[in-house]
Amino acid sequence: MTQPRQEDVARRAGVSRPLVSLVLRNAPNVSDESRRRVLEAAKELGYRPNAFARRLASKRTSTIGVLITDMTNPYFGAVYTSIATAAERAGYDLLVAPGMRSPAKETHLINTLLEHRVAGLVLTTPLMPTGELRQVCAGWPTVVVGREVSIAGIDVVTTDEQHAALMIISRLVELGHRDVVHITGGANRPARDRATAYRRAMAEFGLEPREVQASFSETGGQLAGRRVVEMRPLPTAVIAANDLIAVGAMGVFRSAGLNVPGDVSVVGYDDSHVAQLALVQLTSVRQATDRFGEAAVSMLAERIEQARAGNQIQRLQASLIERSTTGPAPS
Amino acid sequence: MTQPRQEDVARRAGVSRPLVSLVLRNAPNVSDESRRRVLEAAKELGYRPNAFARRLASKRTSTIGVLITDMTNPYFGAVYTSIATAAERAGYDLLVAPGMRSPAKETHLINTLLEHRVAGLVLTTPLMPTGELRQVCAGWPTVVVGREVSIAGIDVVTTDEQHAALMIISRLVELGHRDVVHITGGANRPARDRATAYRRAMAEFGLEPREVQASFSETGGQLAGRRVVEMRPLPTAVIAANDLIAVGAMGVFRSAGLNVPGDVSVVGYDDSHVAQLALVQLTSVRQATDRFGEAAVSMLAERIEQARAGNQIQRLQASLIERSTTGPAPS
DNA sequence: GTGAAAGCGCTAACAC
DNA sequence: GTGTTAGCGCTTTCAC
Repeated sequence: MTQPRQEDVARRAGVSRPLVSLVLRNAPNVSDESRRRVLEAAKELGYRPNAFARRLASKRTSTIGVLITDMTNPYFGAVYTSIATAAERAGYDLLVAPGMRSPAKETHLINTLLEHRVAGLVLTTPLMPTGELRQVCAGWPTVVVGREVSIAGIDVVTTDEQHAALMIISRLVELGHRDVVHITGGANRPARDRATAYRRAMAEFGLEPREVQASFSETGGQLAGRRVVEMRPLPTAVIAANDLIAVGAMGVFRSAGLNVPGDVSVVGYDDSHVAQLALVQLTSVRQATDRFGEAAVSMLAERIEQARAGNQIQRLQASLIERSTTGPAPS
Repeated sequence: MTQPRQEDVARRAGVSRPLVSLVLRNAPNVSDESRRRVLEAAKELGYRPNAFARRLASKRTSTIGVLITDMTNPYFGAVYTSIATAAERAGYDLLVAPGMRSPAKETHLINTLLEHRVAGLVLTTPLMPTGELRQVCAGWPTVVVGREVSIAGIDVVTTDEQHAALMIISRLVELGHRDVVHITGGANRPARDRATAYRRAMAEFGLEPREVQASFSETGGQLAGRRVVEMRPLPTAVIAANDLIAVGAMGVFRSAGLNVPGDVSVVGYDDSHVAQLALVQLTSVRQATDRFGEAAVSMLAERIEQARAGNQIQRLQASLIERSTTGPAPS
């Protein structure tokens, strides 16, 4: 099937080719009669503009390239939705490259976005090494979401982990807790940032930090939970690096005869679907994902439209959603 | 920042413009010396081909447009991953349009894909009306995933709901159940198909169907669960239209003093993350999402490359993942 | 093996 | 208001 072109529309409407272009772009100086005839002809022929020809001819590009690491993960889905909303409001189109949990392919995906001459990049790429990131985006307006990086020319929007840790711990202290253990999420950057924030916040309150390692999964949480159960003294509260870990640990606590939150309070992170289950009712940290997009797009727009240099970092405050896994410390 | 063009590369390498094109596309008849110099020059300049110019000039298009209704939903994430894998293996590029839970925008997204002159479409669009679907895809190779439609020129790959229902019910019958209630997922097409399949399968076993309506959410499951608890006689097994509904209903059963699976068995649908939680351990139906992509891409390729007409429908068999919410019927 | 010439379908100055 | 004239950056014959 071969698509009709502007020329075909022009012939059918009995006008010149560029006039068709004008009408289709809603240009001001066209007679109503011509406009009507062109639109009618276009409709009859099922004309659809060729996006490539259009982009090639009009040098202007108002498209932002977005890389989402793992669309299977609802957290990234939420981040994407936020970006898409903000971009639309700001008048940008989106070209989306969905990663497939494969960091190796992300460099290739970014290159593909760049070959499509996007005006700038918004990247969620928690795992890509900093050096590679710097290299592949060099010279292009770029915003990284959900990860701390300090690269000249790259902006960041992420969660204020320090604020989040202080928020959690001050609330736990308010509830009488003083022995709060952190189950970490391993060696990746976001997990390490959360652990650091935890340590600082504990110090702020004059409390002694204790950590247990886990991987970002329910099984990881179970393994870590067993280690926590064996700790002496038993902590009165546990902060997990994400909800899945929290759920895994909670299961172990309960089978060990511990009551949540009676004997031990549990705080998750992400406020995921799982946390919200009636069965789970997990107190959890909700990142301001719904504001990530706006922050990212506005910073990117500054770079694109005003050629701002340097690098900014916006740390957005998360909130604590209290459900039924946190309560007063046992006396 | 203005990107270097082939002409710049040619000048730097001391060759003609088209030669650069040949080298960059790995054409056979180029001397090693020229090739080396071109590649070197391209690298030094940081040359990146212009995807639009390339697509415009080479009429060939090996790009498939994919519409994913809701990337926030892990089910669609899995379907997407499957499509992406199959497309790569078949040598197709992907252009992805991520819907935002807004059926209204999907028509626009499909048009955008078509404006990019994709060779064909793979659509996951459970909610778009059939008439609109027919109209917007008219004349283009199209495969719809996860939904039964019968439109000339549109292929379908979906789950064999009849087989799934028979599989569940025969297993329940084997466990001694005869009174099996279905909690439906409302009026959308996939939910209705599941309900129909349930009714037929019950009839096949000479059993009396009973249905309760719910929406696709945990709350919906809770509401429906309350209705089930009031049923007399109390059913011994419940099949939910998805996992969330199942979890919601189960919570209600337990607070009503019913034991799962002692008093009532529960079967979910989707084998989602929630079903797999140690806390939940829900018996659930797993659709063959990992094979959806291959089926879709190969049917699409037949249409694109061999201009096959008519419309095929592939119904893939799901499997039953038995966990701890199903057991023998109470005696 | 390499270069010259034409054109993909559209937009954008400019003249009419 | 409308048509004319040039490209956008690349691929693709076809001679050399």
